[in-house]
Amino acid sequence: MNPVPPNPNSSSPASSAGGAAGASAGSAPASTPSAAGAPAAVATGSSPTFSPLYQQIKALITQSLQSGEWKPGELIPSEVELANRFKVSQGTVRKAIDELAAENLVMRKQGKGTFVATHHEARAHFRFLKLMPDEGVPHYPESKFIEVKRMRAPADVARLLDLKSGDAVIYIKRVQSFGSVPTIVEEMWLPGVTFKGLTAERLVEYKGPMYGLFESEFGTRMIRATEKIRAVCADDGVAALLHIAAGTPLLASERVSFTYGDKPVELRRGQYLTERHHYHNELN
Amino acid sequence: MNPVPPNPNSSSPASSAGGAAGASAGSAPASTPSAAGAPAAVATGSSPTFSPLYQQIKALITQSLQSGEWKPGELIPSEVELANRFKVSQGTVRKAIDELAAENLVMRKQGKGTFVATHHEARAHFRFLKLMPDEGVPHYPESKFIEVKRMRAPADVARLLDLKSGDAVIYIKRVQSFGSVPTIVEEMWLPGVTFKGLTAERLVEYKGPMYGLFESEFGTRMIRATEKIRAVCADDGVAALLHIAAGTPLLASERVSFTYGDKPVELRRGQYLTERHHYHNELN
DNA sequence: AAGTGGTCTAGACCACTTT
DNA sequence: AAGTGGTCTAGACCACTTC
Repeated sequence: MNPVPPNPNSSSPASSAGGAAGASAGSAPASTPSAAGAPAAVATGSSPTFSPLYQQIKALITQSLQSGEWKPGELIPSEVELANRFKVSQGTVRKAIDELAAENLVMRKQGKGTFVATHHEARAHFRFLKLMPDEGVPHYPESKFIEVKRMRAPADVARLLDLKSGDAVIYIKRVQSFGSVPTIVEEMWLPGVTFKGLTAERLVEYKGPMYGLFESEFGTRMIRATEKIRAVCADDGVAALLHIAAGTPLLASERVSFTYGDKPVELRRGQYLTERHHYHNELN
Repeated sequence: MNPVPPNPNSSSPASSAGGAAGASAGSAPASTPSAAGAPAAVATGSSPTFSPLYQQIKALITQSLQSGEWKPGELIPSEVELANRFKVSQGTVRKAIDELAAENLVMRKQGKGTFVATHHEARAHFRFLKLMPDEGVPHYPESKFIEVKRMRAPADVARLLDLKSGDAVIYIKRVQSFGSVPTIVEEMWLPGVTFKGLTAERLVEYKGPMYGLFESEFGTRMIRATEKIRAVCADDGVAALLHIAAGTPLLASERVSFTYGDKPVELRRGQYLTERHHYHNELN
């Protein structure tokens, strides 16, 4: 039969190009491909670009994550249920979810289910914070906000955030301290459209990582980021904020964070005092 | 690992603790677990620590890689052949190899087979070199060796390389340049035992990344590394080598590289001039 | 006991490469 | 045509969590 009319939500991946078909000697001999070619099609425009079934399922699940059908921290439907919904085998759903778990979009817990990833979690706190104390266990720093304002995006900021020069952005400047030792000076630029309503008050009263606030209050989850790091000398302004001498070497980082669909939603420029801390990285 | 008598070369994982057993109505009803309790035991000491079959297979394959049974760049046996050898299904071998591929120990090529990963490859050249030009395409730098000598490991070096203070190490100092612009000053310490016979001549005459030489000439492949990064000021010595003013901010990296079995085999301390380059990182 | 993810098997077919 | 990895299915059982 291969029925499953292409209803929105739980749409039908339809017949794929690859494998599948009938098992050894099971029941119905599997209704041959039939007409209605183009399975979902997408992407590059020209060549139809078929993709494996599990990739299509992965895309469908990602859409549900992005649309907020399942919210951060919540349980998503079980593999069996998703398999029924999409009319594919559990193994195919499993492979799709495996990749989503590898990308930290969801988290599997044996016996419980699969959960939408969230920044409200000890595990997630250090995913984007790579500054570690030389000795002792990592702690999350305290924030002190220096400035929060609306402004128009300068050319360089606009380019990195995929905006037009002059578009509205929110500008935030803060100092972060580890145990009363000021260590980080950070400036951030956020698209005004995405973070409408973000005020200094909201920021100050919020406890924990900023990404948690973005996720809960603005429905925007950071999925991945790219970072460029260099060494610089502290200028007078930064030196004053960190209580150090001007000219002290600092580690400067420029980070662009992305949500679903590789959409950039944050530019962050930080300067780190690396006298009692270091940037930790794993090369694999 | 459970049963698997530790005989080198193709052993039989025999019955595992987990799943498996007979299919629907196949042949033999699968010889039940039988006696023979304590399965080899390992690790944490107390609890026997069973591991899934595919993890055992993965360990066996890793042993063959480590022992040099299959050398870097070579083809390893096909999934079907490994499945026969280990008396497991192809799917189980596949899952084992999937993980090895994710860890960059092997590389899969559809239609051709699975190859042992090697540093002699364009792809691999930039896996550990994260310093990118601000503009233009990445290039591999030229090396100029400043010093190569044998010495006894100082306490800090010994600790990081898992050696005893005073053990023999090889010390290398070099400057690397991008298009005649000196950019990197590096010092390296290598265990003397592992790299016996490494001379300045070998280093100078060798073209390409040093890891390629370590792999080919000393049978030691770098598998992963950890890095600590901070900002420092150039001292007189480094400033002279890089043709910059003393006090120029530099990015300082301390990297420890590991081979199979998480054995540390290289300590590298580098200082990078980040005026036309930056350290690039992806956060996932 | 029921539900969920985790492991394992056996078999089919596809896409790609080589002979 | 044969061989290899890549995809897909269907069904079994295990480990863990919850009721």
